[in-house]
Amino acid sequence: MFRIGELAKKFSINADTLRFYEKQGLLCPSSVAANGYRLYSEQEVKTLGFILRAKEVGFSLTEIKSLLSIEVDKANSECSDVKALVDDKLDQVTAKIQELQRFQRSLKRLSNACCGGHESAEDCTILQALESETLDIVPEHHHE
Amino acid sequence: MFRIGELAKKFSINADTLRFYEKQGLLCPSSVAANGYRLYSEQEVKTLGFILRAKEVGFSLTEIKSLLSIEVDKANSECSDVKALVDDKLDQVTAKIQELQRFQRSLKRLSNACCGGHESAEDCTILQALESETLDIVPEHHHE
DNA sequence: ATAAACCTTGGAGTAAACACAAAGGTCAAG
DNA sequence: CTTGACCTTTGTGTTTACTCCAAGGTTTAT
Ligand SMILES: [Zn+2]
Ligand SMILES: [Zn+2]
Ligand SMILES: [Zn+2]
Ligand SMILES: [Zn+2]
Repeated sequence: MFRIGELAKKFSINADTLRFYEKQGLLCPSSVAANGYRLYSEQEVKTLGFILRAKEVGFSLTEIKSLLSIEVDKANSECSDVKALVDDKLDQVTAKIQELQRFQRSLKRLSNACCGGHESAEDCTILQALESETLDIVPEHHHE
Repeated sequence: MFRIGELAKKFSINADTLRFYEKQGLLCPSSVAANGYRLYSEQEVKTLGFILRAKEVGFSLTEIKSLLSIEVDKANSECSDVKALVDDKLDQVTAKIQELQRFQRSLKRLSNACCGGHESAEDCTILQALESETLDIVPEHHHE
C-alpha cells in the first residue's frame, strides 16, 4: 500500500493532483488508514498508469473517465465502445490540427512578406494585411 | 456613429463581446452619448476588423493588444517588432501542431488495432495497450 | 520534547474568451 | 401611455487541469 506522497513520487506527479483526480471520480484510494491517510493498492497503481497513458495520447480527464468505466466493466462492454471513444478523439484532434494549420499557413504568409528590419512599421506588410478586409498582402508596398 | 448593437450586428458578434473587449482595453468607443450609450466611429469599425482578422490567424486577445499598440504607434515601431509577434505565434502554433500530431499518430495506431466489433472488450487491443506500461499493442491477442 | 516531514480538509486562484442573467434607464411607434 | 427594442452596470457561470495556501493532526527521529 502506498501513501499519497509515495504514489505521487512514483509517477512524478503532485500529491494534489491525486486528490484532484479523486474529487473528479477518476482514482479513489481503496482504503483509508485509521489516521485518515489515503492508502493506494497495486490496483490503483495500475489505474493511475492507465490514466497517465491515456493523457499521453490526448484524452481529457472526462474522456478518461469514460475509458475507465469501460475498463472496470470490460465483460459488459464491446470493442465498438472503446473504439468509438478513440475515433471521436481522433476526429477532434484532426479538426484541431486543421484549424492550427490554417493559422500556420496564414502566419507564414505574413511572416514571409515582412522584412523584419529596423524600418518603420508604417509600411509593414503584416499590419497592412491585418488592416485589409481580405487579409491580403499588398505587393510592392514594403518600404518602396 | 454606431451603437453597440449595430456594430455587433455588422460583424455578427455579440454586443457582450464588445463590452468585454472594452474591459480588456482592446476596443473603446470614441464617445458616449448623453444617455450613456456607447458610440463607435469609423475608426473603431476598422479597429474591430483588425482585431477579428488577427483572431482569424490565431492570435489571442493579449497578443492582439500588443499588435494594436504597435498599430496605433506605427511611426515609432519597426518591422522587427511586428514580425517578432508573428514569428512567436508561429512557433507556438507549430509546437501545438506537433503535440497534436503525436496524439494523432498514437490514436490512429490504437484505432487500427481494434476491430470495433461487438466482441467483448476483455480482449480489446486498445485497452490492453493502455494497460501496458509502454502503450504497446499486443499482437495476435485480439479475440483469438 | 520537539522538529521535520508527512498527512488531512477546505477553499481560493490561474488562464481564455466570452455568455448570460438581473434590475433598471431610454426611445420611437401607435 | 404603454409596449418593445434598445441600452446601462454588476456580477456570476463555463471549461480544463491543476496548484497553492491555511490551519491543523500524525509520525518518526533525535
Ligand atoms: Zn519591413
Ligand atoms: Zn514588416
Ligand atoms: Zn475487437
Ligand atoms: Zn477493441
